[in-house]
Amino acid sequence: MALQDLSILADLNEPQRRAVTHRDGPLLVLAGPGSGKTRVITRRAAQLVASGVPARNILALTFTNKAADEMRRRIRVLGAGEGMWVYTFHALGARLLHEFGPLARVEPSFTIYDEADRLRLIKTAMQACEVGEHLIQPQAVQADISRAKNRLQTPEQYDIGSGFVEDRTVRRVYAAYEKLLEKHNAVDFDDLLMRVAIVLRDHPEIVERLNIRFRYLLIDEYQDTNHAQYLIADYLSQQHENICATGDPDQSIYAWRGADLGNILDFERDHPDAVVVRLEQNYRSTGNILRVASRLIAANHKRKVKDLWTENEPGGPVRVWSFAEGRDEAERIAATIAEQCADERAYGDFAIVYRINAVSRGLEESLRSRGIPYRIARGLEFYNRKEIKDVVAYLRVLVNPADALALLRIINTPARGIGATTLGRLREIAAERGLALIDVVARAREFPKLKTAVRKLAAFTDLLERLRPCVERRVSDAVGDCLRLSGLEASLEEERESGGEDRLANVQELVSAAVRFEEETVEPTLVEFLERVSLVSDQDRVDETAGCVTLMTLHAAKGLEFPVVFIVGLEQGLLPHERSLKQGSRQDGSLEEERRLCFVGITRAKRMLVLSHAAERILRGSWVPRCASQFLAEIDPEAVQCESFRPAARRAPLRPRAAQEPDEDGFVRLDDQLPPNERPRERRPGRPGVFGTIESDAEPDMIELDRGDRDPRAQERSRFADWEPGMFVTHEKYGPGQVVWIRPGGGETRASVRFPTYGEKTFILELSPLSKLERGRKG
DNA sequence: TGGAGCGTAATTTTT
DNA sequence: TTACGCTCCA
Repeated sequence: MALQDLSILADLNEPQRRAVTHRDGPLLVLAGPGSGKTRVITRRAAQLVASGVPARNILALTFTNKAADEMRRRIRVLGAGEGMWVYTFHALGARLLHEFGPLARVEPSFTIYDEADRLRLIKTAMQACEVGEHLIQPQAVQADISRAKNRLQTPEQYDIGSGFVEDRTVRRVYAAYEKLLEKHNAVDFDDLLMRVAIVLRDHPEIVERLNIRFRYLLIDEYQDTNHAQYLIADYLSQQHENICATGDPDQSIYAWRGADLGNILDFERDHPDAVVVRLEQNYRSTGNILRVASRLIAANHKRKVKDLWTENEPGGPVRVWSFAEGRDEAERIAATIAEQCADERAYGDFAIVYRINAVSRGLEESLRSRGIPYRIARGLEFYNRKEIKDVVAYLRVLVNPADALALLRIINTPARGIGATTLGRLREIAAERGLALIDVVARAREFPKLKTAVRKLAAFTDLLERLRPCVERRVSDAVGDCLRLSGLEASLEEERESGGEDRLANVQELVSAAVRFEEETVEPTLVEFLERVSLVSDQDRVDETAGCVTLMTLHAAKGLEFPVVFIVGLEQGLLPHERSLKQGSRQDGSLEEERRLCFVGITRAKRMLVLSHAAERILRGSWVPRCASQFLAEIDPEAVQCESFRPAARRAPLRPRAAQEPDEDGFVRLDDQLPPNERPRERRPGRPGVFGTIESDAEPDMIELDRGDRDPRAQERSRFADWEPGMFVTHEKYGPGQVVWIRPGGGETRASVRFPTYGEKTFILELSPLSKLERGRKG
């Protein structure tokens, strides 16, 4: 025991040790980025076991399967994993729903509908309610319903007294949607939480039982919990209050999905005798990176202040790169990666992150043209592929014949000549007679209305009958049978042979997944396999060890770290995203969330961080003038080095920089190497206002300064001698902004400055309350 | 029934 | 730019 104790407490700093050894009562661990949070949770779990708590009395909750797997693995290494409950919130929900059964109004064979299923069902519900999609978008209804479920509101309780006409409509659709779910014996992701929370709310005896079973509760990423999750955690710790919440309010980036930052901010109010531990020492990043991050996030109000510090070396300054246009940015980054990989670094050391996926294209092109291997951690997942969903739908129908969504998916896949007309009639009959869709199909002969389709439907029913025994067979066999007997395999084969995509390979990967599932699971059942499939996401498949540059959104980057990180498109309207800048929307405080997003991105970097932006980029197909993100003006100027890169064609002829001569940072100025025909052309500025808030009354261009019509000596005498386009300045009235052009002459210096919210303004510097915000580029 | 052609809209997406 | 959803036609 003593030995184990030692290893559990080894290499912990003081606050970490306090968190690990805390025994009973509520504990809040506020963990800054890179502060060893996962280590604390796993050690704490191991420590509880070492001090005599049976592992099966501990429940650890995470948000992703990946986090759950990782935690399980690390606890096992510490010799304490056996019997501990380590689940995602949703997996726990699914498991408890199976236990609760009728109390939660579900049959044990229930299907879990994913987002796509849910949306389709909402559309069906809207049709049933005669609510046109032009009236209200299905996605909006979906979001509203999701919000309602987070608050445990049933349709009857939905937004009573809100007064919005729209809400009545949503309420009707919500009710119809719930009926459909029930009919299909299905639940959506939110139900996995909502129904559990409701059962707990209404059944104290169950709460009591679960409190005995789970004596210690550990929750990771507590800042991302929504209200339903909050309630579940609260019920599960009601009697013993042994709740340990870990997280970081500054890394809450899912408020738009219902995460309630208040849960973590108010933890101490909810638990007045809570012990609070702050993990403020950062082991990941250099001092400068951490400084930049800290200063930025300090601008937020909704937070718990932490003083992040590190013993790591300060490292080089954080780079702020300014480009004339988005293509330069991509090229420059690709060149830098290629250069650094030529000597000390590997491709896997680099990550390029952005706010929206649309930005990735240009980056991909640049990387590809240099033969740099990359991968994109994108939302298009394995289990979302059509062919995979098709196979899974067969399994779903076998397990849960009431699952009409799955039935509709497979009834004509592969094509069996059962088209929209027939489906319409099937639905009509089902509605008229109050039958399940599958029963109408099975009894097709009884309905003359179906005419010629009867024979096809009978053949389909036959197929299902032949597949039925699958349910009892091994999961991998069931998958194989469905593939073969349904004709899916043949049709995919055909597609491959005629030169199409090899989607068969994907399907075969599903068979492998089934085999793996059988090996890992004690009593593998088809129901469980389907549950697993429904609850995995692609996030779980991001492999950090691959020897590739990683491209991803800021959201996808959370929880990861890389030696070198580029955050691109730091522009007003992109990061912060334009939607967060619109005032008066229901998304209050979303600017703070954007800032947190930026904070998350910055703190992914271990050694080197580059923040870049461009003055113009192609967005939605047209050139749009951009201005630098306000976040660039909010970071610590002392830890930053700004560099602007402009095409040679636009640069001052007075002092042309020698092409290919590395500057003091070891970078080659890429722009000078472009052959003339590849240099950016003069362009009219794109339509203003689409992105960002630029009044482009002035030419939003950087040519002015660099034309060379200034007198270098005059400039030297001026106190604005070192002012340059691209640098950040601040104005007493307008706040931080960025210099667009600057022109000295006749004792006064004129300059134009672009401000995030006020647009571009021209000043006589000698007369204006403008001051430098950061030191400019050297050289 | 399925494909071509057109119009429209456009974050992020742990489960 | 592009992706998707809808309509219309063979």
